[in-house]
Amino acid sequence: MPSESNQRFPKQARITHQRDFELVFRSGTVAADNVLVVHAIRSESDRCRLGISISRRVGNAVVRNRWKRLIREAFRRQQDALPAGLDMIIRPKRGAVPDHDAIRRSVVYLSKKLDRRLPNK
RNA sequence: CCGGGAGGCAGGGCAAUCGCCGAAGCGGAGCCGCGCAUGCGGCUGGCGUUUCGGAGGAAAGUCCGGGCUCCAAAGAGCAAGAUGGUCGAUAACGUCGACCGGCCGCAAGGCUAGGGAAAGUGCAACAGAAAGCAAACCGCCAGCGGGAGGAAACUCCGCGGGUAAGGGUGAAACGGUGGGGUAAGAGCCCACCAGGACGGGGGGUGACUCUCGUCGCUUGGUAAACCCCAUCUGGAGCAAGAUCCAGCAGAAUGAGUCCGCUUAUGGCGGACGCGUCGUUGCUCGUGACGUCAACAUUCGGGUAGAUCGCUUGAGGACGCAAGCAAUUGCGGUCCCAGAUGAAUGAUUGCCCGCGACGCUCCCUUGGGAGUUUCGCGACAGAACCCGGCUUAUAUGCCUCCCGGAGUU
RNA sequence: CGGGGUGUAGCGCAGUCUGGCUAGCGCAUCUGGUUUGGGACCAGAGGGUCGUAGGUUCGAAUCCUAUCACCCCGA
Repeated sequence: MPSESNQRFPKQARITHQRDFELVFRSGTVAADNVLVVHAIRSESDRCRLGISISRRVGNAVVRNRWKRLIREAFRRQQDALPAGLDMIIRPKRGAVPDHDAIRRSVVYLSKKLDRRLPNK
């Protein structure tokens, strides 16, 4: 099992501080399709980090939890397919419905698009 | 069988793969301490692995009540607010239980902020004569004037009176019916009925209720209008609060005046003045702290962050006992989420429940049984913890009761 | 966690404190007039479960209770 892909999601892979969120929102690049909106900057390490931001307008707590879990799963299961070294904040597009397959496709597509746009270190 | 009423329970299941949070264990890694050393002990937002646990009946709304923590103190008064039949339950409540009164319903049952209006103040549009020290618009009544008409009876007009029985208005008009009485009338008097006050007796812990007597006493509504009465409430909240503290900025002390003591360019104490702070509506009482700056000396406070608070509790299920019940007592037994950009999940398959179209079989209309496919499976996510209340909720199930129809 | 506010015609608001007079005002809509036509202007009309449900009262947009939705603050 040396080549088994990494699907774990420890705390290092998350954005956990208010100031990091502010940094990404203020100085990050944005990409969006009709499902998700992604803000991103170059990370300080090679590891990708994920933050999820869901407004109260999206729905009640159950709906918001559903969004969070689907986005997290999409990130976790496809970590190796994503470009390295991005700090991303993902939030749902206004009016979108939470759909598993659509979110999976959207995460990969938008992160690659941002990787091309952001300058290399 | 039909219709209705009351209450309760459940809130999809299993498996596979990949994950998340917590606890405990093991392995290895790093660091620290001891030791000459093999090694031993301790620590860690770290790595791997194993086991165990991981959302709700409402976790929701945040409408009440507590625990807990802090506010120098929670002292007094005022203000403000809340509650409002009685008795009980409880840590407490605006909650719950039982009962009383009122209203609704054929009934089972349901609803009920339900203290005080003969303490005071206020309010009642329109209509109506009049809307609360009662009052005379029409009507009714006798009297006076003799003004008008008439043969007269009498009628009309005027005057000051009597009258709440009749009229119409209104949500509401100062008890109801009958009789007597009277000029006409009126609880003015009488009988019965309704209510009230007072007194006595029976029942009940009590709200209240039953009953007897006396008084003709009949005094309207509104307090979810002000108000009065009784009871209750200090405030803020786990982002409370405690501990360790980067950075940055800074703070404290020495030194207001007077007096006293003294180990004497200093130190200590007291008084006065001034200023600041403080219980979070106001006042009072009782307090705490400081005494310009420059300069010197010394360091505290505490932000980011981290840790604790943080889950064993008015706890759960069970049994026995007390009580109509809410609930309580005793016994052994169980440990059952603790996250913090925030875990408790994602995907797939099978099963389960419900619905629809179709097919097959049974059969008297109509239903029942089986089955393929498709669709649906609610409301909703712990954030310090409890007790309630309220609201949302697919579907399924259970118990008791009432009315009607029917069978034996 | 705590505090505050709003809900009335298609839109924006008043009326709520102190219950009754007609639920009013502006814009918009419709009809008519004016104009060659349009705009503007003039005249008139329609349009309201006063967020919802109970209650108090003779009577409720207004008072009380509960509830729903939305918005804004503070720590």
